[in-house]
Amino acid sequence: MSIFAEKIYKQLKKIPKGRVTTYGFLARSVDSKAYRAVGLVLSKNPYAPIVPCHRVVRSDGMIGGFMGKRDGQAVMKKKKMLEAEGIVFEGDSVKDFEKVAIK
DNA sequence: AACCTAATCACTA
DNA sequence: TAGTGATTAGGTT
Repeated sequence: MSIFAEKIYKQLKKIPKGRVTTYGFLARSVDSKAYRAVGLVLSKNPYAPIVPCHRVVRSDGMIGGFMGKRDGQAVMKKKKMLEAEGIVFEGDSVKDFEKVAIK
């Protein structure tokens, strides 16, 4: 862990229910262009329940999941969770992404 | 201690 | 519109 990750989590915890953010935003928010690092850190997610890593999506609004390949199951679950929070999905992307996304 | 991998984003042709 | 490069952190060997 590092300050980088801590900031990410801090920012992530600030995300209200029914709202999402992007890896890019988090990365820019803390450092500059550690986009990957954000996802990396989230994947480890030491703050399991407090850090809603499912509220983090790609800059396009797509869920993302894993790079290139889609794990599928985990992503789908996240999708469900998001939907439960009021976020509407359109396929693998967030509907009204620009409205719910914090950027 | 070093190397390899990984949830992305942005820029250029 | 498509393709490639850049950058950081974490885990493993």
